[in-house]
Amino acid sequence: MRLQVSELANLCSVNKETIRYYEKENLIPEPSRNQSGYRMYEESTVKRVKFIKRMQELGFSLREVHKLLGVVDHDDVRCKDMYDFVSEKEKEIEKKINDLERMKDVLIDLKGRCPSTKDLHECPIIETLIVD
Amino acid sequence: MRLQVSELANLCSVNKETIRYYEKENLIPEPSRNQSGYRMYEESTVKRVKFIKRMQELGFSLREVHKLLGVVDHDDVRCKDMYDFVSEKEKEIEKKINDLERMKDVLIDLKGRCPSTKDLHECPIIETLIVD
DNA sequence: CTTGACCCTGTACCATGGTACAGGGTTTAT
DNA sequence: ATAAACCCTGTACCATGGTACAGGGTCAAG
Repeated sequence: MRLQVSELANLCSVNKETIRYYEKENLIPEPSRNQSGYRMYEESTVKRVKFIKRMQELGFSLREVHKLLGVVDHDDVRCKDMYDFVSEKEKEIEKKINDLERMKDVLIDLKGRCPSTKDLHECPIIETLIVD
Repeated sequence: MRLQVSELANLCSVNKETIRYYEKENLIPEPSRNQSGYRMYEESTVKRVKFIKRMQELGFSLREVHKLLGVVDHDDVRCKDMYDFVSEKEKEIEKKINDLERMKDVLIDLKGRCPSTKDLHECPIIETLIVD
């Protein structure tokens, strides 16, 4: 069972222009077309689009996601220097997890101080993330 | 000891236009001026700008950082609904940390498969993040 | 007393990641 | 056989978060 562009877009919670945009940017493969020239997608594209969206939310740019998808697509060009690329990203993620943990603790602290304006204002937000 | 705009920018690794931009967007308070009308910043602004940059890298928009800074600025308007705002953000961060952990594991797996093209191509990237 | 390195305001421009038509064809339901 | 609901391509436009002048003032060093 193949999907038309609107069906795909709905399943991925993006709109159809975004699907076309991803195609133009080579983030998803060119789909086959039916007799009328309509794009017909494989079901696997749903997961691929969701993956792209989530990676973006995690802080990867579309260019970076494209690079990483080189592995999925068995593309030797994009797989070149993959080790270095991945090592770099891994380090960034590590640091990010660390800071997000700290930020989470601040937010929990902050919540505990609400709604008392007085307590709230004493919450050390900046200091938790930035040290001298 | 007060800082001129370029000094502040250098200490924060941003450029001076960004500082002016943040001022326009009310992310940093209007600095005092010297006799020539030059902006003179308190040293505490360094940490504030660094905080803004890092929060952005962690996935917060400047509007969200602005809201959060309401606590630091003792601003009752921005502190309204702070509990709900923070609860929402906390949930997002939680999910993000989770997915980043998973992504980190994928990247480590991926690294271990390099440079063998054959092994590399078998790495399940999308599946680790997106389930049916 | 001028050259270089600062600063000012204002406005234009840029990249990223979309979003929204316009102008036209197809397909299904009535 | 015609309206509604799809699809197509192409191009314009949008928000966010800056970045880069232009045109002009200030100040310290030689």
